[in-house]
Order: sequence, then structure tokens, then C-alpha cells
Amino acid sequence: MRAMKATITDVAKIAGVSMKTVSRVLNNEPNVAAKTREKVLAVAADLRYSPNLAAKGLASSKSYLVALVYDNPSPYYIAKIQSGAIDACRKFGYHLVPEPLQLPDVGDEESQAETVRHLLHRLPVDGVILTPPLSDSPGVIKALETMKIPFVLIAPSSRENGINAVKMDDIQAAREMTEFLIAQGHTSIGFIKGHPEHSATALRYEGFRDAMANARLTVHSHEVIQGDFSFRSGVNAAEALLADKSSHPSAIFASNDDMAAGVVSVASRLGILVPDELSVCGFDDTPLAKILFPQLTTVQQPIYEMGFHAVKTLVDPTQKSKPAETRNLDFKLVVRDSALIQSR
Amino acid sequence: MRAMKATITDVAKIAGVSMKTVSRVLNNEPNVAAKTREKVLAVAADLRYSPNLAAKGLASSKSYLVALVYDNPSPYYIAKIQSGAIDACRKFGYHLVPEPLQLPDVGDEESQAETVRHLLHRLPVDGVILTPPLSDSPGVIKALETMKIPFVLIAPSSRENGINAVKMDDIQAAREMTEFLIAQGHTSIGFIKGHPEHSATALRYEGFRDAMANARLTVHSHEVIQGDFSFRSGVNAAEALLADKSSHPSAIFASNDDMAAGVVSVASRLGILVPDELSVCGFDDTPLAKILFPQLTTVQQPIYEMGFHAVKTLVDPTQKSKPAETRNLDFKLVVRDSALIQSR
DNA sequence: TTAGGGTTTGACAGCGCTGTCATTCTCGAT
DNA sequence: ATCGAGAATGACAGCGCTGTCAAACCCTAA
Repeated sequence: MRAMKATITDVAKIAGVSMKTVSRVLNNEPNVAAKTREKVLAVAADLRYSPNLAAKGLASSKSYLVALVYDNPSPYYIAKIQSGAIDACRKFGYHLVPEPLQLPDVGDEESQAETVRHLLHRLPVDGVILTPPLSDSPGVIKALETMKIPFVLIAPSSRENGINAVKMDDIQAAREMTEFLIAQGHTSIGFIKGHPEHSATALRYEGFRDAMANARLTVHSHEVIQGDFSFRSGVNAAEALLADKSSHPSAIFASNDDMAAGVVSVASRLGILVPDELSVCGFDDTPLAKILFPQLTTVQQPIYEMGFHAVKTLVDPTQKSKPAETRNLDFKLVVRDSALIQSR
Repeated sequence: MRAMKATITDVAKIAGVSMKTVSRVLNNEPNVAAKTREKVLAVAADLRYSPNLAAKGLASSKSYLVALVYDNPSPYYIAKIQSGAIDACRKFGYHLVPEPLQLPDVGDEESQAETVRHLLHRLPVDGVILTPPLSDSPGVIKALETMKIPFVLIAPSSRENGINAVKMDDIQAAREMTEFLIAQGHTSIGFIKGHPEHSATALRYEGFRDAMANARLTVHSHEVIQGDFSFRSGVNAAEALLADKSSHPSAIFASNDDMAAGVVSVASRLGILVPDELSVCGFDDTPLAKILFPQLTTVQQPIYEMGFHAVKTLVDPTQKSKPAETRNLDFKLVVRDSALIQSR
């Protein structure tokens, strides 16, 4: 119960066992008598012992560090991933080091690889989490592979074998959202696509078209507008979609919340009532969705869970031996006022 | 130029000097002949040598890690702080470890201290950054002091001597914002206070009253509403403030953007035109401020800079010996449509 | 020329932990 | 009672680096 930092040696001495035995207990290694284990644990607790990560790392050539490598404009998304990742790290005695990346010349695979290589050379970590759009960068992935650093991809666009990844089913989510709209009686639905470079863009659009086709509804090409995930682009798209006041789609499905917010804003400027005259829905369930008036119907991604799971597959010893796989996590349709129609 | 990770020993052997000399060169220690230095540097570069942080840490009992300890509901704020902190860390060869805290029983100093103690015992770090509201927790601060871990407070409410802190002048900012409103011709200004527990709340209110007093304007008590920084509380406050349609303040100053958004939303519901019939301004310049229609006039805090500066005072060797001080960073008044009156 | 002081370099221990391997203990089978 | 296999424990080196202190070197002043 002293104030100073206790070492394994202290614990060993007091418990009357060897350092190695203490080490075994603390790392849950087998072959320790239950009685010994208890005693060591008691002493350790009494001394408020906690291992020195640097020493552990040096001796075992592990770092107990996981890097979260990102180059993502959305702080909200990253914050959620990070939150999940940190919680998982804590659970397994690891720590998370966020590494924002300023990727040079998107598209130049080699220089991207070099950037990552340099980064991880400085701080050796036991695993890396790649968030989109990095999870789609062949250069970065190759760098990790040659450095033999285990990694997990978050929401990659293509599903490759032999690589660990966590994602959600964007197609299915967009499909269900569209089906919901259709079930509400909408037959003419406008769609705003996301940034062309972003992998989710194509998937969400595909889900939308799927559902429309299944319902034998036509997707008019002038009702599908290219956006780029920004509020601004949502405004532009909405202006195009709502140009003809007397005949516009009765619902607009934007590929993310920011763009949906743009739609709502334009509608309110044009005096079009949401949801009475126009249903709007978004995607992502950002904080914005609850702040807007009316609140946005949207898709809640399992972002936190993806972060958590990514770290788990990286550091959980019970998962270690499992083969690499792509894991789909569940999304949730969040129905709020922007797309509810009471009367019809 | 081998593939495997080079150690100091390798560099020493090839450069024909002792390990210690290599160490000196790599750490920019004095008393190394220029020629020796060059040679070592050349060999190190050739070998792509990079030091093993764990070993360095173990030997020097430093960790090259800085912890960002937070318990803040606003991911946006934390993300910005973190971004600045990481950039500063990179500049000085450190790494940032975010440590979200679930503080038990706010108010119970001892248990808060215990939580922090436990946290930092696991991962010894060379410095800690405390964000609000943690930067006002005596328990946490005391824990850090007894552990002798250097720390920097971000935006603490009280300015204590002998403690490093970075903040901005909330009073002055609120004062300038209010003066701006007054200069626009407003004489009756409503004010929405923030969360009573948050330190900024009192300061912003003080700045507001200051400016009003200086302009010989009365602050009517029924025009000052208690909020809690949430959108919802902004809505409630606005409903009270705008209850009397024929006579309400011509401007409302909300203590943060979320509440200002609440005001805008109520105004639009009541058919009150912003800014023509009502000027609204917020505080913080969150992403929301630009997304709203009309865009919010608000105060941009130097959040990124606070994070950067906090780390800098912690790890910059040239700053090391300086006495602890509270540093004020510059804010910026951002005037946007929500409080512009063209005609008057 | 030599003493004295500063500069440059190196030898070596040891940071706190774990891996390896040797040793001791335990207990059922003979 | 004895043997042997496996369980439980311990001794010790060493992970890659830095701090300490001693040694070697260089130059200037007397």
C-alpha cells in the first residue's frame, strides 16, 4: 500500500514467490496453483501494482499499442470509431494511438505506402486499423503486409479474402430505407448520390435501385443527382430536384445526413413542408440528424461497434488463430419526423 | 540498407564508434565531433535506423507519450483539441494517447483522483492534457501533482498560479459579440446561459453584462434564460423569449451554437424572420453554424491551437524551464447571416 | 616543455519485464 | 514403497537503450 510505483520484484518478494510466477499470474498463463495465484493477486492489488508497458514491450517485443490510421474529413465518424477502439483496447490492456495521415497525391500508391511505412517505423505497433478511404488504398495495405503488421480494414469497398475487415451492409441498408419509403406510399423518389470516390456511394445507390426495381418502380435519371456528401452539394441537388414546384418527387433519399440537411434547408426556403409535401431521409445518423427540424429519418451505422470489433480481432488472444474474415455488423433504421406521413 | 530493423549496436559497429556516441548523436546531445556526428547520421540513414521507443522509455524512464484525458460530451471539441495535440506531438517525436474518462460521481474528488491515478499508473506518460470539465476538477489535478506528472489545463475556469494552462478569454469574446450586436442597433438583447456547471457559462454571461452596462443598456432578468448548452434547452429558452410575438428582444445571444440552433429553429417555426426580425448569435463555431440556415454568427475558439500549445509546453525542451503560466490564445468573431441587418 | 582544463569518447550496469530451460514438487500407477 | 510423468516454480539472461563515470584526447598558457 506504498505510494511509489511497485514492480514485479516487489510483488514477488512480498508474496514469497519468484518474479516469473508473478508474471505468470498477471498474464493468465496456465500452470499456476490456484492458491499461489490468489496470493499473488492479493499482494498485487494491495501494492496497486500495474505493469510497466515499456518493460513488457521490450521484453516481449510487443508494444501493446494499436494505431488508428485515418485520413477522413469527418471528425464525427473518426471520433466514434476511436471511441469503440479505445474501449476495446482497455478491455485487453492495450492503448490506442491515433495517427492522422496527410496522404500525398491520392492515387500515388508508392508514396502512400512510404508514408505509412515511415509512420509505423517510428512507433512499432501490434496492429493497425484503417478507416475509409484508407481501407481502400492498395498502397497502404501492401505496406502493412510487407511490414507484417496485422491490420483490420474498416468498411472497405471490396471484400478480399485473407484480410480482416469489419463493415456494414450499405446495400441492404439503402434497400431497407427505400422499402420503407415505398411502404409509405411514395412512388417517385429522388436520390442524391455521394462522393464518387467514396466506396459507400455506389453501394447505397445500388440498394436504392434494387428496392425500386423490386417494387416495379422506375428510377428517373433526372431524379438521381450526383452529390459529394457535403451540405452544399445537397443544397444544389435539392434545387435541381425541386425546381418544378408543381411536380417533384414526393420523397428524397440523400446518401448522407449532411446532404439531407441541405435538402431540408432548400425545402424550407421554398416553402415545401417536410414531411407533409416532401419526405426526406439521410444516412449515417450524425448528431445533425437530431438537431434539424424536422428530425431526420436516417440509417444508424454501427460505427462504434466497428471500432470495437476491429481492435478485438487484432488483440483478443481467443480470436488470434481464427482465419481472416470480413464481418458484417448490424445497422439500424432510425425513423424520425422527416419521413413520416400520417395522412395519406 | 537491410530489411530487418537495425539497432543502435548495428549503427555503432558500422560507424566504428560506441553505442553511447550513436545515442548522443541521435539525441542531439552536445560534445560530439562534427565529423563523428556526420558519419553516424549517414550510417543511421543508410540503415533506416529508428529507435525503439520501448527501449528508450525503459532506459530513460520516459515514455514519449502524452495522454489526452477527457470526459467531454462534445466529440467535435475533443477532435479538434486532439488534432492540434497530435500535430504538436509529431513535431517533437512524441505520441498522443487519448484517454476518455468515465468519471464516477462528479463531485467526489477522491474517487476521481483514484480513477486518474489508476489510469496513468498503467500507462506512464510524460505529460497529461486535461480538457474541460476535467480541467476544473481539484481531485484530478491533485492526483497529477502527487504523481509528479506534468500537466496542462485546457480552458480552466480559475487561473491558478504555478499551473500551466491554455485558454481563451471568454469574457472578452462575449463582450465583443455583444458590442457587435449593440453596434448593429440592438437595444434589447436576450441571453441564454449555458450549463451551470460549466465554467464558460459564467464568463460568457459576464462579458455580455459588461458590454450591456458599458452601453448603458438594461439587462432585463426575464430576458436572461438558463440553458444547459443543449439544442433542446435552446428551444425552450427561445420559446420563453419569443412568447410575446409583438414584443420580443430584437437579438438573442446564445452561449453556444447548439442553443442558437434551437433559437433559429423556434423562430422559423413561429414565422419570425432571421435576421430581419431577430438576430441570433452563438458561440463556438461548430460545424453546425455553417450548416444552419441562415448561417450563424458566432465566436471561433482557438481549439486546435489550444491542443497544439498544450502539448508544446509539455514536451518542447526549449519551453521546459519556463515558469508555469496561463496562456491566452486569440478567438475570432465570425459574422455570418444570422445577425446581419442590412436595413436599419 | 608540461600542467591544467575542456572536449570527446567509451565501458558498463541496469531500467522492468518475459522467454527459456532447469529444477522441484505432486500424485497416481505399479 | 517406488517410479515417472506432468504440474508448479524458479534462476537467469537479455530485450535496446541511456545514465554514470572514467578514460583518452586536444589545446592553451606558463
